[in-house]
Amino acid sequence: MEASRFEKLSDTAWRVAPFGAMRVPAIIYATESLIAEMDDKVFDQVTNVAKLPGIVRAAYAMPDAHWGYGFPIGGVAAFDAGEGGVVSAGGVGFDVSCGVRTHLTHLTREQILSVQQALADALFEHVPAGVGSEGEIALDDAETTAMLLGGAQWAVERGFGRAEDLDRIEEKGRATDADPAAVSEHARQRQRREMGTLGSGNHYLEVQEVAEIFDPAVAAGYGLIQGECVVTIHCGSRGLGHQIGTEFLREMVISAQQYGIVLPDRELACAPIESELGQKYLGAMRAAINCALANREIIGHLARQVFARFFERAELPLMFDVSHNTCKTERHAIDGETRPLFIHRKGATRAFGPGHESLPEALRPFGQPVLIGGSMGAGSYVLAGMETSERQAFSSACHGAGRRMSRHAATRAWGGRKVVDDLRAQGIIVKSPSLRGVAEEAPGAYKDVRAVVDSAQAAGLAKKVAFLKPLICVKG
DNA sequence: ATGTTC
Repeated sequence: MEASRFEKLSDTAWRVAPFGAMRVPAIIYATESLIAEMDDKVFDQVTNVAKLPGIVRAAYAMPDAHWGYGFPIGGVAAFDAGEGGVVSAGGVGFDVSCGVRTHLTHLTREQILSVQQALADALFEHVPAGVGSEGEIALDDAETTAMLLGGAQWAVERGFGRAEDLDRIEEKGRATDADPAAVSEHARQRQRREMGTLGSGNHYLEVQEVAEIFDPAVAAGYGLIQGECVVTIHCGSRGLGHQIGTEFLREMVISAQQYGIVLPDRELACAPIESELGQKYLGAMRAAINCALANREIIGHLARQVFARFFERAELPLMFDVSHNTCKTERHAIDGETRPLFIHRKGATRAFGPGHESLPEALRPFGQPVLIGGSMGAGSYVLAGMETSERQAFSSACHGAGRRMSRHAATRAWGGRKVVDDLRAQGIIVKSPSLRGVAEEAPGAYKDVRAVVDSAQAAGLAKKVAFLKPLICVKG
């Protein structure tokens, strides 16, 4: 789309003044060339979000923004419950609490390369991946409830992880105020055999080399050492989160009129935070957050089991685990007054700056790790939250490279086999149950991740710490 | 994202 549709605030910040039913401005943080590459739908979606009741300050789009369901992916919006603010199922997304975690290995690139193929095969064999993938863990109804309440803490109690991991997960591995009773029987059933599975789409488990350091002090604080390798896991709440999203979206469409909400787009279905439906959704969504946190904890455990076969002394401590599809209650300053707000981040990462009280002590001086999942070929980045992000976008940053091409277009442009072969020629081993899935995820289907993170840094959302180059990718 | 079109 044309950047001229926006008022330029800086090279990486653009604004749309309220027009029509917009209650607040829309702001996009990206360079002119990234904006030029985006679909016009991003403009429509971010300005539609600005029309929702109770929205505060502005509707935001991150530099990786692209067309999503209702809200853009790469969207941030905050709502005030006391001013009729809403919660939107489409504003969280179907894959509730999809997120990324990175484990350190303190193994060198050479050590990984010495077993690269066998390690890739073993990870692929041990970590279930793909549509409908099922694991060894089967939950009965009581255990499902315990999991929905306990999140990663539940996983650790059941032996699928370590107690010291919890400090390195948002909210110490457990969302409070989850309401398992708000999760339907159908959603529970779908999750019965899906704990500890990657799923499909852009989800993956990668072994990555720390290939470049941008901020030595912060990298050292995070435990990232150039030439060593990390394990990064990207996945979410699987069938359970999807089912919750589907059911509440339907209910929110039906009830909108009753709550006096005029929807600028049916996909923006929402309910007042203070309504019965809004509270029920928040309870179910928090239960789905716990499902995703437990799921990633279990997958981390599975990765540790595989690494132990190859490297007896490898520990795989957790560096950080952060979700990028959530609605969270956080306190932020509005007009000089700190208020609790409901922050929707859809394909956007929380990015608290140095000193934030919610960060574990070991990370607090450096700011929150912001884990940016790039494509299989271009690699990923670790960023650090900056204090400036608080006033830019309620302490949020991008979450990935962002698609520049639809899945369908990608399958027309590339064959999965060729993508695997091309990556192999670059030293990257890809293992996937689906060649079509690999084609959809071809590196060329994504924006230039470097341009995205450079935009995020220039806009004051988060700063670059390290670049991670994949060596092994288990793709869902 | 998704028992990939309830």
